[in-house]
Amino acid sequence: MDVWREFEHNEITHSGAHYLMTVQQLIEEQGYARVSDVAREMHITPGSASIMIKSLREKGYLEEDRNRFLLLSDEGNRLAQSVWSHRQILIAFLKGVLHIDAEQAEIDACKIEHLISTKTGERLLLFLQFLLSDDPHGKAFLKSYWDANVLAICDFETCAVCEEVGECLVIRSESA
Amino acid sequence: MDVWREFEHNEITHSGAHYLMTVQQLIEEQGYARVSDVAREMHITPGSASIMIKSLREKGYLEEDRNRFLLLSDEGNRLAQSVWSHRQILIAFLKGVLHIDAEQAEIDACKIEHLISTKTGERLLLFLQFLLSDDPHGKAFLKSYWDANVLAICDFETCAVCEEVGECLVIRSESA
DNA sequence: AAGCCATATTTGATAAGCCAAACTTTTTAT
DNA sequence: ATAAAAAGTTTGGCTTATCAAATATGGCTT
Repeated sequence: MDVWREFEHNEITHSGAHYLMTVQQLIEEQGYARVSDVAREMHITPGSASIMIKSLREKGYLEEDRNRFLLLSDEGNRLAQSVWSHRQILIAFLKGVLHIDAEQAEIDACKIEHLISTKTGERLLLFLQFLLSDDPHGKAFLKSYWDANVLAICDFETCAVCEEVGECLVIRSESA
Repeated sequence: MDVWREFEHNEITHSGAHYLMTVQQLIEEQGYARVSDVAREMHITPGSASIMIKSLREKGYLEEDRNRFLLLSDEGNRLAQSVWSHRQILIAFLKGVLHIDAEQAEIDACKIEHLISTKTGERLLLFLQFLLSDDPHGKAFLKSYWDANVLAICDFETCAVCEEVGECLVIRSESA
């Protein structure tokens, strides 16, 4: 009951998810992440970052080594990966199927990436994979759907969005 | 830039959206809505309801008549309608296409209904309508997609979910 | 060793949205 | 007309997440 209050029981907040993803991304890109790196990257003050990172540490999502370099715990890594994964899948669906423009697709995806359930993320991935698979029903359906609704018609051999979506899905299913 | 902070500029909060929808629903069902009716319906204290409703009034989403009965403004009605509409479309997609179970579909939909853009809502509706239209590509695609992923196969003539989704979409497009 | 600079933390403020409990106003019933 | 019940508001407290500004801490340079 009271479905509308389920949002209070989310695994992670919007803000928290972005801290974890930023730490993960910084470590990947430059090999390390400190409080101030995260603050700079996210455009928040070091004070805010310090407080939020302390709270994430207390929740077990990350640690600091003796030199104050941040490290995601297994749980932190899993969460960051899951949210990032959901974002990519959502963007692929919004852009590649619904033909939402890139900017809006990113905004919508970013708002809901941490809110959809694991099941929904999984199923959406399967759905997109099938749509772009060799099975002819997917492409036939998309073509007639776009045609019926006067959305841009994609030539699957040359369309940049389709290619991008396809690549994204390949990456996703490898790390999923 | 800073897509991750776009959530601060949402038209309405999760909480606000549910207050407006509750007022709309109460007026529809019992002809009127007072502060205490809303509180009872949403399972929050009258004090909380009083404060939130004052704030919604200050934002122009609703008014009170001389007898303290609540009335949605045009803007309030539009917003409540839009969020409700998004919820129905999302549930239809999650249940009817991805085969997410009813309970999870409602939770997911409730969390994101107020966050997706108008464009995304519109396009998702078009997508579902086409999928369930007379065009044979939609059903052929769904059938082979479900088959490929060992999801329950629907017989479109007798499947309750499909019927439910179909009915919902008819209602949606009439009031959209 | 002294001082400077980068980095990190703490403090006090704000905003949303909830609660409990106290208080006020209005309605209803005797 | 008065008392009781219902409805509504106010107050003080809590949490999350931000900010600005003040305050540590730690390392490098001269």
